[in-house]
Order: sequence, then structure tokens, then C-alpha cells
Amino acid sequence: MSDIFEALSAPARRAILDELTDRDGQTLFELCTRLTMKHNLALTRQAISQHLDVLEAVGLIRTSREGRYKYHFIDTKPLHQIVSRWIDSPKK
Amino acid sequence: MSDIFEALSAPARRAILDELTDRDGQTLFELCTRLTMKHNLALTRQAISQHLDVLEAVGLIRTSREGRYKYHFIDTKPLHQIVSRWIDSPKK
DNA sequence: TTGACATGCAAGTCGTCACTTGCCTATCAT
DNA sequence: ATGATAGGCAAGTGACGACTTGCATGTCAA
Repeated sequence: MSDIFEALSAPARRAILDELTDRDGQTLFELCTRLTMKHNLALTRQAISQHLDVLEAVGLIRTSREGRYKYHFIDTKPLHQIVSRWIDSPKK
Repeated sequence: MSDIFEALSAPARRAILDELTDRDGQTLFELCTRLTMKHNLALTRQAISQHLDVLEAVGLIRTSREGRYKYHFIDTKPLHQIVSRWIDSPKK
């Protein structure tokens, strides 16, 4: 649950989430080109692939494989209970 | 604004915010002892001091100096617009 | 089946950051 | 003034992580 903070610490991973928010269900190559274009990110395909692995490991991304394509979908569920940890603290 | 994610990536800094949520306005030494006790964190005074500097730099902590004491207060304002970046995306 | 396309695996490099160590400054009590 | 307490500055170490390079696997079209 606290791995989500580590996942969100990398600027490249936040850019990936931005991209998937703008257009969900992209493949790896789509993300590579669009991140280079719109976000001024000059990253290798493998770099982005590793970032996607991290995001998927913490549940921020779901994937579906179809043939040789692998689509990536953002999942914002883990984001909801994150900040509420310090904001609405209903403690004693 | 995106430095907040880097600030929140360190577990020690999240523990500090937890401690200040539990009891606001602590001094450096108070935080040291209580972090060691309740959070099983064995950190040096300087380590915690550096974490406090980071948290203050991104606006998650405000401080007030009185004599030789420096009190630390949590400020949750920067936390509000963080997650909304991907959750309620009112895009095109 | 051959080649192009989309992705995966593994090892290596490099920089950053968390943490420590050592010393210094400032405030208060006696 | 002196000692004790609360905090600050600066340099050094070590490890983790972001990123790259190189090669391998699997899918599709011709």
C-alpha cells in the first residue's frame, strides 16, 4: 500500500499516468512515441517498459494482452485512500 | 508542485507526517523519540532534521522558532490537488 | 518460412539520495 | 562563566533505482 508512493515518485511514471489519463489503453509503442512528443521525454522502450511493470505491480495499471499487442489501462482505485491518510484523520 | 511526490516517497517522511498528525507542533527531539518508540525507526537526529527540511521545502510543514525550541506543524494544503490530477480529469 | 513488428529478459553503469559522523552555534539555568 | 540542552552545517559513505545496451521470444503478413 505504501509502495504506491514510491511508484509515484518517478516523474516518468507520473507522465505515463498523465498519458493514460489522456488516452487509455495504449500499447508500449504508443506510449513511447507520445511520451517523446508531448512530454519531452527521451526514454528508451525498455525504460518505459520497466516503469509500466512498476505501475502494474502496485495496481495503478491493468493490462490485457491480445496477440502481439499489450494494452495498458490506468486504475485510479489505489489513489483514493492515499492522501486521506493525513487529511481526514478521524483520530482521538 | 511535483516535488511533493518526491517528498512523500521516503517512508521516514511519511512516518513524520503520521506523527505530526497524531500530535502537531512537535520539536525535533520529540519527533526523534516518538519515531523511535512508536514507529520503530532508528534514525539519527540529523537524518530526521534533513527530512524535516525536505518537508518544509515543499510546504508540507510549517515551523515556528521560539527560543531554542523549533516547533513543526503539518500543512495538508499541498496534498489536496495531488491525486485529483488523475482522478477527476475534466479533459477534452 | 522468412522478415518485420511488438514485447520480454538480463546484466551493467551511473547518479542521486538517505543516512552517518564530526564539529559548530545558540539559548537557558545555575 | 559554565555546563547542559536544542538545533544547524558540511562532507563523506553506501545502496537503491533509473536508464541503457544486447540479445531472445513471440506474433503477424507476404
